[in-house]
Amino acid sequence: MSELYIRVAEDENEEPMEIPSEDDGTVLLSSVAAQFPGACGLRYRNPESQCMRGVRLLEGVLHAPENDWGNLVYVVNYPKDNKRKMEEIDAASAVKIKRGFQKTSDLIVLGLPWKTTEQDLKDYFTTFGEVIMVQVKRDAKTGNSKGFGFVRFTDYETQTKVIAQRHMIDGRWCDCKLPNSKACPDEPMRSRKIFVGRCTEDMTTDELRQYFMQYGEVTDVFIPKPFRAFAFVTFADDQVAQALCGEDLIIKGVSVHISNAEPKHNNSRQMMDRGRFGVNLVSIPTGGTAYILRSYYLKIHCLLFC
DNA sequence: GTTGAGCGTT
Repeated sequence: MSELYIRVAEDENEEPMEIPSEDDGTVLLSSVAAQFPGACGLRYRNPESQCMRGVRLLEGVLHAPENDWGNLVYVVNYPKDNKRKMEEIDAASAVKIKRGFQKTSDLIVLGLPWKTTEQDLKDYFTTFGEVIMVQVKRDAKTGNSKGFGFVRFTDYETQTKVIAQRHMIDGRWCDCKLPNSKACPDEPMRSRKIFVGRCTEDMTTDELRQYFMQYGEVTDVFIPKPFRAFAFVTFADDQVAQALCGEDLIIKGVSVHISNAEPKHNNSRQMMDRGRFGVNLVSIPTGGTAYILRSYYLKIHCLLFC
């Protein structure tokens, strides 16, 4: 195998993009998906029959037809008829790519007055830049504010500016910091499975699969029943899983936190801790509802439902 | 109905 790159396009008569092949001459689906988010395979026009042919895909690895990619232009396959949806995903991944250089994360807002609402927070922080979401953490029973919340900005510069100063919100000085949960150092786990924390009950396995597909081939989605506010997503490629660790992703308007999935054993104490939350999770009232900018929400909504 | 450093139902 001498090819270093193969030519891939979204359509036969569109300008192709060069995608790198591996040392053994195969091409990773994740390499294709990196340029064409949501891609699930490749096809090409067989010069002899003039018919479209599929490229063999095994475990996320694309194999050259007859061991030679040749000089053909390969066309991206998308799941079902999701092309429209992929355009939306493109918009979403553009956000991610942008964040790739200087990624923003949720900031914890400490010292909020009890009376401060999510609308108040949004109004205040919008004066610094575009706000993706705000939350005020409340007691589940009483609905009282716990005096802290979270905010997420579109631009990293905004985040930097907000962290750098104190904030007078509704008559109290508040601080914005990177939350402790951000700590996700280089673990030697190399797991293909990620832990998705802070899930809401309305997230289905299909929706999670749809969402995470944009990052790479998803091999499994597991949501514990009864509802426990987290899920596991397994990728074909451990690099995809590892790359997502530490991220805060917004799914259906909710900020979920991605971390390494811990091995099944060794968590009996965690199970005990969780026990008290086992029931009464059926209805989550207004507390914890994220306020989402309309435009952003529509994009995400469309991404998941259209 | 109270409170004032913290960390988001692993």
